[in-house]
Amino acid sequence: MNLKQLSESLGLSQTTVSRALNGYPEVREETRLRVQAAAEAANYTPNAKARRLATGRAMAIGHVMPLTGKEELVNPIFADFIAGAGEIYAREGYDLLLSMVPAEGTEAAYRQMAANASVDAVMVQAPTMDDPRVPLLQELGLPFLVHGRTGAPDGYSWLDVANIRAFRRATDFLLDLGHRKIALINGQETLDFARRRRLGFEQAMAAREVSPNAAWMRSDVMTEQYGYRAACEMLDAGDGPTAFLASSIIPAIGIRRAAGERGLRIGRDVSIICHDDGLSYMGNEGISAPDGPAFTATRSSIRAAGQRCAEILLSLIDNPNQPAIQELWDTDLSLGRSTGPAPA
Amino acid sequence: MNLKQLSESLGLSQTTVSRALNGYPEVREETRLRVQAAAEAANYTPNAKARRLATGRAMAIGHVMPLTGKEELVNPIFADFIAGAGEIYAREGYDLLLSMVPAEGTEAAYRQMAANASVDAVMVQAPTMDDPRVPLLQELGLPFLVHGRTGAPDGYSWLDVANIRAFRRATDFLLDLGHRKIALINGQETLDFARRRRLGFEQAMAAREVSPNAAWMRSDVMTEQYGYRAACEMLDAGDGPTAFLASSIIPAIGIRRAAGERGLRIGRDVSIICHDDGLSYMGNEGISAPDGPAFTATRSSIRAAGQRCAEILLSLIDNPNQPAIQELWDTDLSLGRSTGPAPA
DNA sequence: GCTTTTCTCCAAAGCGCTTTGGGTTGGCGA
DNA sequence: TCGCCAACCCAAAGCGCTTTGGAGAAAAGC
Repeated sequence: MNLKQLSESLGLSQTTVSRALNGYPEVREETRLRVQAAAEAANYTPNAKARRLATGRAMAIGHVMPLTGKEELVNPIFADFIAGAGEIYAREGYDLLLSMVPAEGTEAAYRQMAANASVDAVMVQAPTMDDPRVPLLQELGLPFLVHGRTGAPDGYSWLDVANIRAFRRATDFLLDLGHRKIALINGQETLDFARRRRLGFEQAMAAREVSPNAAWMRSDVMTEQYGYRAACEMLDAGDGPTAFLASSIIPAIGIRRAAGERGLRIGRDVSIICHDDGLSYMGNEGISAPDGPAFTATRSSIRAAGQRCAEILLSLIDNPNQPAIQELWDTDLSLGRSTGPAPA
Repeated sequence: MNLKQLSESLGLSQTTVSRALNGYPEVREETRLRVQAAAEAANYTPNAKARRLATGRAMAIGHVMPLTGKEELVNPIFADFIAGAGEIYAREGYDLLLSMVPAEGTEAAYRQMAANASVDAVMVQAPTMDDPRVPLLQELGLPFLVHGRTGAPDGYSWLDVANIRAFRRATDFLLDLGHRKIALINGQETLDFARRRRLGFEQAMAAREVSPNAAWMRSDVMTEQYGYRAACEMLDAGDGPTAFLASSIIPAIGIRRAAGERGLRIGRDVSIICHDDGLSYMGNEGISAPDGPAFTATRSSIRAAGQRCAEILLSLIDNPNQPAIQELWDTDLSLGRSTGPAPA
């Protein structure tokens, strides 16, 4: 059933039927109801392809996921974020177009999207300090929202968590517990959030006049093995750290493994605190855990961020000239069983 | 730049230019080269929206991800699978359309996709024993591929790992090590793969005339907390299992946590073996780990499965009447440090 | 030499929708 | 009575591509 058939069956023009269904005012209410009823009865849905061509709108949002060639790493964060965003898109009638491209092909991918307007906007994830995607998208005139920030966070819209504050607070928490030998197991510091977290860590340490041990500050892709190896090396070197601050629950699990193998008790011999993106399957949530969360953590749901980012991005489409929207989310510091006073 | 402009600039008709670019034989080779050169120079790409309308092909593959309302759980497996599939789609010029819908809305989502042909095919993940999606998609005439199988795995195309065999082998491995008190921490047994794994476990046990303890066979959504709690309960009940067989690395991590908290050494006091989907960030791979994989595991890369599934699915589109393609992948049993002889 | 075929190319008709630019009609004020 | 303005509705022109059904010229066949 297409519009033509429907309109013929109603004895109306395509114009009128189209307008009736799309809520334009030039059609009598009585007619509108009649049209809607007929459409429903005939199980009619406008052909999306035709509509896209006619309107020029893609009714789709692009997420470009760069596949870092060597590591072949899929960021587990993406999944939860996309799930959150996808929910909103679906609700608003937008499609989510996921594009996996090798890292060096991202620019071309965006240009392609802009050139034939196959998406109405794009979501930018995991920005680096000096991310080339921001100026590129500005040049292309494609609405976009950055989840996170770049080093120069002005003139575009973003949503980010207060990383400096979060890690300052987490560090303070460890310092208050008497820890002085604290290791930072950070993400790749080319990524802006990782740099900010390091800053937060350093600020807190400096404020107490504790100088961090350079050998205990690592920066890498946040895998379980990375956390494991880093912790192994530090713990085996003698006089190791008494506390670890990790950028994600994934390396934190590796740290726990390393400690466990050495017979160290978490929260007693060694403390671990991490940032928790609220990954559901990791279940580090207090509510659903009568035994309490495993890890003490700065928490901010990546899923919720995805939802909010989607909302903002869609609003950007309808209103492209509004001033940049910038939202900074605070994290919760949630107590778990992985931290305790520094051993004497 | 659109086709009309390009053809005018060349002094040719749109027909000829279109055919030249799409490799039809009715155009002289010399002309074709001229057209291609001009297209390249003008940075012309055909408008995807117009092409879709004209051809009726969507050049897109649908992945429908049901959001289980209560749990709000995002399956971490999906991410790696999609990454693999997306790679292939991109290479073949297909878009990946990701649709997040509440579980009860999946049927409507598929019907919608079929009704206006917004995708050329769909990928079905995590099938249940008696999955309604299979008959639905058959009715809709939408090409599809199932990753996994249903209880009646005939008449449609699928790719699956040999779950029974894998878990029989894993169980045998534990039995060979002298374990008799073995717990099965399975996924939800409404899912077909979980049922098969249980079967494999039971078969191996029966073959050695070891009767499994019903209290040690669990089935649930595979979170870390699930593994943790199950292990806690079993270990605290006195005379607990000496070995755990887990359906995924995620609950296995929870089991390890439970054991660790109780001062039990993994691979000595308690053995753990799990199925490993090769999630990159979990890094349970031997190659990249000089210290060896943490977990002994039956391994099969979910990413590679995604790639292969995509290839098969695309071939199904071009050739819809071919007999069903069914591929069964064997798993590797890779030795890690989480297993050892049963304690005396 | 004349008809057929083959090779190239083209005009125009879709694909199914939205949207522009009017047309009718009826009611109301002057 | 006439003119004007809403209120409704419509025909037709796109959107940018593919594809059908030729047409013209050159090559081939008899």
